[in-house]
Amino acid sequence: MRLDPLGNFSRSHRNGELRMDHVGQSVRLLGWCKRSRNMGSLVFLDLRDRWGVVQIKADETEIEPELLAKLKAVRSEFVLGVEGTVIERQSKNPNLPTGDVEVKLTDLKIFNTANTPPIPVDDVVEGGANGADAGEDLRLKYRFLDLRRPSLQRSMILRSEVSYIIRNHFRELDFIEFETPILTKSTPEGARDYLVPSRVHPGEFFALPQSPQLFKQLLQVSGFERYIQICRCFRDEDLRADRQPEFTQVDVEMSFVRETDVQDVLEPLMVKLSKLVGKEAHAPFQRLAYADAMEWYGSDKPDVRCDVKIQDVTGVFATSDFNLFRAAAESQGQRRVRGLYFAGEQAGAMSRKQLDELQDIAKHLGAGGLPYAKWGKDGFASSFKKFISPELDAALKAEFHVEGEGLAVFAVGTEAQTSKVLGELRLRLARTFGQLDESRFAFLWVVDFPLLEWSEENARFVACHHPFTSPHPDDMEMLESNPGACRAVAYDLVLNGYEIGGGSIRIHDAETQSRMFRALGIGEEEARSKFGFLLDALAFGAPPMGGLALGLDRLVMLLVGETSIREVIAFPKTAQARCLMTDAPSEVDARQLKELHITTTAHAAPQTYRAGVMFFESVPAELQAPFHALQTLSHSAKPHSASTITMDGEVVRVETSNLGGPSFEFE
RNA sequence: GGGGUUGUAGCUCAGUCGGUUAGAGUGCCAGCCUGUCACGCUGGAAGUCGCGGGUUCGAGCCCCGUCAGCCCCGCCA
Repeated sequence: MRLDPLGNFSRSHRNGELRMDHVGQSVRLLGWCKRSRNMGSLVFLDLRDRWGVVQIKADETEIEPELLAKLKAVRSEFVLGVEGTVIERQSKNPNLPTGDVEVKLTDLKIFNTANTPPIPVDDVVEGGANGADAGEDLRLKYRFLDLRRPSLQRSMILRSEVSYIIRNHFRELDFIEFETPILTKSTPEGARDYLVPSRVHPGEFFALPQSPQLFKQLLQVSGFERYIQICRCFRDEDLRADRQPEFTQVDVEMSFVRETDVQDVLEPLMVKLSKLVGKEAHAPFQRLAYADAMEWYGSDKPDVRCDVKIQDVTGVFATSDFNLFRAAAESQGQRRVRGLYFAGEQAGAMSRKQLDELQDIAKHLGAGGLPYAKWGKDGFASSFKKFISPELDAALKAEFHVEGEGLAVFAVGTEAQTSKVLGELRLRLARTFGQLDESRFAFLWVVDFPLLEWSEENARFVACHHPFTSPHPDDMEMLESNPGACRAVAYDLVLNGYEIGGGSIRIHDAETQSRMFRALGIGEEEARSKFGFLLDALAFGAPPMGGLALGLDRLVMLLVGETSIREVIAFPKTAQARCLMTDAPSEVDARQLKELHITTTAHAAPQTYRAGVMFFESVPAELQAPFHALQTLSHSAKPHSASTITMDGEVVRVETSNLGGPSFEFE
């Protein structure tokens, strides 16, 4: 098809803004053909741009045949320039903002054609094609088309608006916007880094920032006092619906502040952003200690739109015949029995099947089963009914304030185990029973996080927040004596069960920072090489400081009412951290690798190691995987020797001298 | 790293107990149609049943493997 050049064609109006006021005006419009309806000698075409849709009309009695033919040749998603006159419609469409008018075509430019879209470019109402229902892999592959859909356009525009509001908010409060490095230094704590090899420094790597944490602190040392950055952060960890390998953080840092000073700056911002989407939020936000959050909600990011709390009922079973629960009562606090009680007919009417499904979920979360007690229309039912004496029944009713119908579910185990199970079930049941007010925005601060937690994997304490978080002033002594019990001046901002931000007051003196590194098992030397610049900075007059980082993607996701941050990121990656549109990551030329002094083992054939010598009859316990043993041994093997090894239950003789023994393939 | 789930026409899906030529809606193409707006009517084209192997007289369906999307656990200072 012959395309028209853009020439000096320009729009006089946006499609979505045409109203009765415009009737009689001659207009020039731009956009894409959303759909056309051809009635033979009468043709309608919906023209879409960023601002809306307007109907174009051509009538054979009013138009030259060539122009009508040209219009009839237009297909979906063709790019058009339309010249015409705004007229009042004969039959109006109340579903369309521009539905009272239409544009009588006087000239048409076809700037470009379009293939039939592989996914619907519409989010249509009832029944019709709906781009949002297309497979997400296709939506991501053709993201440029997906983004043409009005709903995604709205989300992207709202995201932009949120960014403006954030920048204005902080600017009004005298914050200064910075850009910190993207190519920076790998840090030992925290998530896995994305690495960037250095061409000019063979064998050395930059890391992409997991957050600009240290830079924003250093800018406080420089005396800027109020820092803001909307910055990209990178973490090479496995993904979730609310986690992407690169995400955007609203990064804030302030000097001479206490925890509440930071929170006071954020709360009005949250109120403004809520208002943007028609939600009401009221500052100051609720504050909840971490310990209470775990105790009542089983989560450090509780959704407080539901009032139901987890209750400890260990004591109730202290004298019962139900061994599982009584044993917990006798465990001196090691194990506990905790429960959730939901009142209402719906709760009392949970079927056996529904409870079984719930049990599966509980098991998936590490529970042995799901003991329950149900007060329903048909009377009392329980998975441990035979152990429930009239006294126990009364005690349970008193504990849960049972009046009428309701359902109690229980978990037994350690605090962490029961929190996990009941925390999740609380949300599911609240949703099932309609006891979670989805229309609300419930902000809260979770405060007094622990400073450190024991890591089994590393056999040492690791920072709950990060290693620069100030210990709670009241707990400072415990840093050495009882690190696990030491609280931090760290706080999370939670909205509807999502952690949308987190921050802390920082350590601002070198001595405390050194104590913190010691508590983390980071030696003097390592601290020097990894964080020397920070320790230097702290020694040159660092002010007391603190801040916070907001997860912008999650925040926008909640503002637009989505459940995946991919819906508010223009070009997101899949759960496997791949971009289906560009097909990144991908292999690179050998030449590029060579220049970077990199070799990859990814596609190397499995190497065959000939392990010659066995010093012993059996493999030591720590080397039980044979290839580990062989790998180790092959390094220290004598040139000529032989021994036997048990492999898959078979005793094999292995000789180095002739390499006649079996060989093992491992990568 | 582990668990779950999905993969059939461009798209969304159905496909019975393993049995003849794999269907529907929508989209697409063609024709007709002067008030449509999810236009309507008529007709048509359209399939590597994700990929590879196996069982079977016979596989979209059963088995093994593998790839990809999604969800979750671990992980994410």
